[in-house]
Amino acid sequence: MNPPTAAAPARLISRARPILAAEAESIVWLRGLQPAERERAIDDLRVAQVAPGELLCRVGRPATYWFGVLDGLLKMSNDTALGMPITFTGLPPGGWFGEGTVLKREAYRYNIQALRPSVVAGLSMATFHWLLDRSIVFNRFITQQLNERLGQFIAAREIDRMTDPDGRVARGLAALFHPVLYPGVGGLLRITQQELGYLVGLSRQRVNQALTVLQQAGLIAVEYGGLRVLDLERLRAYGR
DNA sequence: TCATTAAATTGTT
DNA sequence: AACAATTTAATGA
Repeated sequence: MNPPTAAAPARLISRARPILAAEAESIVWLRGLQPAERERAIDDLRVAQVAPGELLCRVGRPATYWFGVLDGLLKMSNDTALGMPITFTGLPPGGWFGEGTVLKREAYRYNIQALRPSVVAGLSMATFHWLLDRSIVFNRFITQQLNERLGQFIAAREIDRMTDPDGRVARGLAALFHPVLYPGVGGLLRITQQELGYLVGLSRQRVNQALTVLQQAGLIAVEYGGLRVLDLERLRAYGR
């Protein structure tokens, strides 16, 4: 339906608008900042709507923004023309990414594209570094972010090695429900079985089958257009 | 608010 | 890949 192959060039800046107060409330790292810092950050944040299949970051492009998902679902992958395409992770609401690249003022090392209509916020590199230079709270957040993501990537390697489709779905889901990296998800993750298939690299049918198994095991509850996790610990350890 | 219709998503083969 | 069944979203009375 929205094959992640079709991609138009992203023009985030031109379509971007200021952030709404209600949207800013949902951003966790804004909460700990000093009033002056928060004001500057909110003033700097740009928000844009992203269409399915649209590329937000391209491998090799110079980093300009630190991005966060306000709503929708993005995919972080490494599908260059050469080499095998690898999906690193999905990015549900509450997820922020690109800090590594912005930190080092480098080019993006992966593609970010929308799996469905999404709302994305961007903080300019200048303001990112400004916060980094003066806010300890912000530094703590970034450190934790980097640390948790490192753990995710290590887990992702295991998932890629795993042959059991049920296990791949289970672990992939557990990653999306990461409470620190994706606080916006909460109890219910809005994701279709088709989208989940794109993320874990399985057909929709097989995903459906796996979800049924996981539901019968009491690990998740499948709903129309999404699902909730009942036992994150067992989901994370599935197939071990 | 309710009924109708279209679109999206799911369950199954 | 295709199909039927189900759920949601949109529309207008």
